[in-house]
Amino acid sequence: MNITDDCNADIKKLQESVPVDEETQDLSEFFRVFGDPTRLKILSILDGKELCVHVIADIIDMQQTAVSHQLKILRQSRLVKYRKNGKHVFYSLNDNHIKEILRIGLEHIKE
Amino acid sequence: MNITDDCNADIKKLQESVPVDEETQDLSEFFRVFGDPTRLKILSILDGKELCVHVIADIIDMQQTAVSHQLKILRQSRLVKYRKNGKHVFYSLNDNHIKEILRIGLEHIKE
DNA sequence: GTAACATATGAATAGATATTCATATGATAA
DNA sequence: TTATCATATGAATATCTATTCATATGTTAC
Repeated sequence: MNITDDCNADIKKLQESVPVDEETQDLSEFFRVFGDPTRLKILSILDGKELCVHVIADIIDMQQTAVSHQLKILRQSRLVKYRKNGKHVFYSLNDNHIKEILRIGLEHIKE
Repeated sequence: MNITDDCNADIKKLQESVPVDEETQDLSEFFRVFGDPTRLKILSILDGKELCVHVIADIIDMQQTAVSHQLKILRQSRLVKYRKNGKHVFYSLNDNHIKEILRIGLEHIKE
């Protein structure tokens, strides 16, 4: 830890370590996906399972359209994948990091 | 992976594995803090350093009030801590998980 | 004391977002 | 073909949020 106790910081030099806008933009969009209770529920129940839309809606007790909208966001951020079979569309997790991220988040809020 | 290819799921049983509202609410609030580019920049430059407010504002080129508002949110979610010294308030990271969370996020978006 | 500096905060505002409603698309069954 | 089921999507709306402006609080220097 760099304790200076003054404010004579070398601004120019420190600015070099600021991530570029594109990176913070992309990263914030990624975390925002986890920033909604409905999406967290969907991700949570898809853990180790493949479920179709109306079942997901029934489980978390939400309207089908609301779930579809959220699944679209989860698809676009590549957190879930889907497979069509007849009338049904089966969704499942598409990212190995999901469980780890949720675990770390839970650790923090339980501290 | 539980591939059923039908939708005859036991809704009642699956509902038991849905996290309670309080948990998804708290967890989503936690992740939402990471869902803003300005806060990500602040967390990023505080890595290994202790900086006062106006220096943070200079580094990321934002107004002091905007930074103060965001620091308040970071404080409330216990991601940063602060230490007052005279006129200055020095902020630093307060959570060991922060770097890990940012790293996982970056891994995902770079894939 | 007063001026200058550092930080915090309330109100206002513009932009983002989650849900609902209505409806479209696509598949199966009759 | 027609009805029904499963899913997706656009528009509308209510809520939330990030920034700015104005200003308050608190500290140091003079």
